[in-house]
Amino acid sequence: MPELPEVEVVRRGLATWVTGRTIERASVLDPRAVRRHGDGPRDLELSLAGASVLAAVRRGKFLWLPVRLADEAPDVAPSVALMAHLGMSGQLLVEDAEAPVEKHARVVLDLSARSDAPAQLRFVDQRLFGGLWLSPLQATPDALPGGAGSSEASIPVDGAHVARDVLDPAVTALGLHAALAKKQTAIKAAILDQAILSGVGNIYADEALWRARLHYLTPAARLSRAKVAELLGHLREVMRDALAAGGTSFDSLYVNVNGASGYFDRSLNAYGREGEACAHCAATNRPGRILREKWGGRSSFRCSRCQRTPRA
DNA sequence: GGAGAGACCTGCGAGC
DNA sequence: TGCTCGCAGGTCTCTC
Repeated sequence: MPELPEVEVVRRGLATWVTGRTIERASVLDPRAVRRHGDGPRDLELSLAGASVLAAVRRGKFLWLPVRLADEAPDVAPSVALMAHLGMSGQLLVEDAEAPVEKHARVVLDLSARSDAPAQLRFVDQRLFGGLWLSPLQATPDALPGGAGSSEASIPVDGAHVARDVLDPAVTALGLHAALAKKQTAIKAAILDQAILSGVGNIYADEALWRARLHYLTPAARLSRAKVAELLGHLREVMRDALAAGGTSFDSLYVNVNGASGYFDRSLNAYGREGEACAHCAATNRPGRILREKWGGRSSFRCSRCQRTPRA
């Protein structure tokens, strides 16, 4: 499932293979994949025809390509971005036009010719939780740092609600502690809230909480500043480890733009390890086991011993 | 306004 | 063999 590391891997692929090219034709194969584009699939196709891709930008799990539309002058700032969210099963694949079209291909963009690069960008999404749409760009003082993929001084309207992501150096333990102190909710719900901290999904939330030895139901507001700093450190650590491994893949649903899977799932200590001995306390006299519990409509994995249920 | 629940969506595996 | 049901989970919408 694409979380921050997986989306960043895709962004890097798009920066390499798509930035600087022109979208010669856009074909929406399934209107449900562009339902967030308020003016409909035909408008999206017409708008993208002749547009030039200027960059590939990411914030949290949101990805966007600032584009210069065909009728915009080359010396003015672009007015819109092509937004992309991979949802649970979305893929952005750069492929040859002759390659067989995937069963779940939803949108196909024909790109201007480049001798060293395939001719199409395809949005493939089995479960249709993701999508593509156009969103106006707006100038913002909250500009993205270079590490997030761009030094753009503007972000799309539809990306404005997304908080800075875990790897953004502007996110501090002090600021996160202040934000969590206002929340009357469990720590896992808080770190999954993209308006507080973006990029964290179910898998990496469980991993970071396991590393921090925190139960997912621990009240967010109860954490000390030091514990928040420790948790933030673990979140960043697990994200960077996953990024170095090319992301996490449990099946074929997550691949990079070239169709290759990551292999960080082999390094997970909590998520998907139900019944296994906890790596933290395996060497002790009373080793804990990884439990799987339903919470908030999701599966949560924790150690029975070092992630004890918080006192009421 | 904040928090939680439910809907959306499809492929797969388990159970009958 | 074929059918039904539950599960996976990010985001949005609705309700309390």
